[in-house]
Amino acid sequence: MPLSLTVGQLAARTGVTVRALHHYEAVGLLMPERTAAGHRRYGAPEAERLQQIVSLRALGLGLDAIREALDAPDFDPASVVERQRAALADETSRLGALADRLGGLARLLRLRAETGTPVSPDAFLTLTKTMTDIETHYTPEQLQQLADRREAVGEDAIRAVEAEWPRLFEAVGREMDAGTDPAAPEPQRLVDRWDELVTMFTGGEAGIERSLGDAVSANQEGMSQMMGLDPDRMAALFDYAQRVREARP
Amino acid sequence: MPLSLTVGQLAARTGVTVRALHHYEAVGLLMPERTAAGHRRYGAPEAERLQQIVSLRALGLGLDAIREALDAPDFDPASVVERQRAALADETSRLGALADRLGGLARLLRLRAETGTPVSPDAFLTLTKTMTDIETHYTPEQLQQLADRREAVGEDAIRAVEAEWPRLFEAVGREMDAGTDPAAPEPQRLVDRWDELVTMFTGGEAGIERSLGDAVSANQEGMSQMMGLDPDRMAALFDYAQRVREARP
DNA sequence: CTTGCACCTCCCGCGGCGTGAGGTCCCTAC
DNA sequence: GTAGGGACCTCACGCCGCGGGAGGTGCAAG
Repeated sequence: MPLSLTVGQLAARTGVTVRALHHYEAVGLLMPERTAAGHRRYGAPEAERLQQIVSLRALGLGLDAIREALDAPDFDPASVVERQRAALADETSRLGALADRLGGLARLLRLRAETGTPVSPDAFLTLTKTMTDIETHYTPEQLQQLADRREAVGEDAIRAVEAEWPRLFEAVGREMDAGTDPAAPEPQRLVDRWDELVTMFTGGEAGIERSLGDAVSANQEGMSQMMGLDPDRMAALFDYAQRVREARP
Repeated sequence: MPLSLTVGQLAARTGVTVRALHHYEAVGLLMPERTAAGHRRYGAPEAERLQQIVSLRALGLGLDAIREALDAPDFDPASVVERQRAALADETSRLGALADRLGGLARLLRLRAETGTPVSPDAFLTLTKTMTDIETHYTPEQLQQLADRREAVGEDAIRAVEAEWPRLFEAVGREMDAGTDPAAPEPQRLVDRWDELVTMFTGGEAGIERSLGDAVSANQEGMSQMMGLDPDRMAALFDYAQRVREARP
């Protein structure tokens, strides 16, 4: 007697659920025989076809694509694999963008928690909005450049720079509060460093630097949240820094 | 008059579709006012809430999670971000496994195409089945070790080894056909190299080597497909190689 | 005859909308 | 006043791959 399995037996043997076998039949992918009482019977050809279905599913193919492949005995394996790879690449880049956003946020949150100015839920919402705004302010090419840049300078350098920002703002703030002449050496040194950090981040691209400026001015509240400062305070700092730049020798 | 927008206006302003706004209302996420005629009216608070929704969606949160976050003004940003990162990590590893499978297949297909023995659709199905079989033959730890191993030896080395296999089989086949004594120097040299390549692949792990052996014997047809050989021919080759090993000094 | 398990056929649910179908409202132009 | 057209409205199905449950039948053993 040739191989003849019930749904349950085939399911147990292949690790596929009974429900999935029902579904494969419903979509015309794997059609068993039927007993007089209407019970499904899977013979050897069906069992083999199921193996192939499972294998192709493991490559991420949809049921439609699988049916097309199995029913067209002259399909091209290479093109099937390449299509899947292309689709996978898309997915991967989507997830990559998501990972970038989440990673950046997580870093920022940790930093703010460590420096004792944790981000409130409200501030968090402002902040995420600013992040998406920044993304829309940049062109895709610019975003790619920034990603490359971050890769180039490395994780440790980024952390170091991010840790330096608050200290730098504080130092500039002290000079501002003390009413130090913008042309004096200390403000000059601090703002030089400020611009250096910005350049380090932007890679010195003028277009990117301009977009950043746009985003900052269009979104002062979120930006100040990012930096852990009061918006007014931040505006004043930026003002003072600008005067320092104008007083450059 | 305070800000009051129709669906279409809000949609145009935020890039969200009208349908999505309908949906957000249907799931209770963003509830506009209504005019006497039943038309939706979005005020400033709704517009802001939409911004937040969009931002959180960009982090990959589901609509339920967004509602919970926005309706609980004391949620913890860090834990939200970390949950998303964890979910993302799962997704990423799933895609990574898929990428490994597809990448391996693509390499194999290219190699076989280059060496003039392209893979037929039928052989491709046998082959993918063998690939999944191999995965189930190994334990997850072993698979991880193999992945690490591949990373360690590098892409170029893998290509070189894969290109060497067919030549090696051919050389061993010639000795076998010529009826060379298994103890003779040339067969010894060739089979030593054979075992060297296997060891290079497995990293010298006995457990992994055994699992590979199991997979090969349980799946001769697919394996021979992978190597571009007739199954009988492959069996004969393995037999001869075994005799060579037993004739080692 | 009953117990009990495996099987059967619907059919809803998920997530986040897209895409109609068929009808209503509002504003402008004549 | 009215005709036109665009924006709006409410269902309601479709997608993708099943999971899960309800309510009923088939079959072999005790």
